[in-house]
Amino acid sequence: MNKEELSEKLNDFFQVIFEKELIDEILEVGTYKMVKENELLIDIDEKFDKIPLLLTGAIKISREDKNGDEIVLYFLERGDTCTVSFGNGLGLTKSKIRGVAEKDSELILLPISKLDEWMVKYESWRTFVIDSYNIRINEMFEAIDTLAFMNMEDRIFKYLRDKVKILRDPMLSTTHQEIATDLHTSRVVVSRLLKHLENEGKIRLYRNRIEVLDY
DNA sequence: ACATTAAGTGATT
DNA sequence: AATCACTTAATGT
Repeated sequence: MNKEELSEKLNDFFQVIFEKELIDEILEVGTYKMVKENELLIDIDEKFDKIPLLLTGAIKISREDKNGDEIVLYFLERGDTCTVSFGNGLGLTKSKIRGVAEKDSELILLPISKLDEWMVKYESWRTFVIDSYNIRINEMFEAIDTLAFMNMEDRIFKYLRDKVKILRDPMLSTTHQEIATDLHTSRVVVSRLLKHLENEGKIRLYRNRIEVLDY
């Protein structure tokens, strides 16, 4: 991808936020990266010394315990960044989350050293970082609430609606098993509750596909 | 036609 | 809500 295309993409999603000088700097020091659906971007305990800016696509963020049991926390969308990677000035601590591309995605990787530099230099960058933190922490609260207070059927339905919103398509390509893994439950439970949601007219079930009608 | 994988279901805890 | 045990349906070779 050449500079012009990259510049165009950056402007598409960050123009309103970043001033021209900052965009120029991003173009200068950033590297473009394309990831395919289901590609692992960052795994738990890996070091990530770059700041990712998501241009297009979506990234699924999950946690895992020592037994390998996994649970999805939230999704990153275009224009988002991973605030977890801001955590430490030098990017030396290990990642506590896993990021997998939910669909083909494009991102720009920035050297973490620029974080401090731009914080003093650009008002828009400061705002962007603080906003990102806010958005992320609110997503986290939402994830906690969902886990703590919602029953499995509501969690499944919320999960489906979130996916529709993020992928911008009410026809989801997924299996009951994948949902079970993401929500950390069993496939049998997912199948039952999905059937119930279908009977309520909220979704329609097919093999390897789920159509969300009420979103 | 057969094997494999996804999905549906009753019964039990 | 989880698990078992089994059935049925769809898809690949």
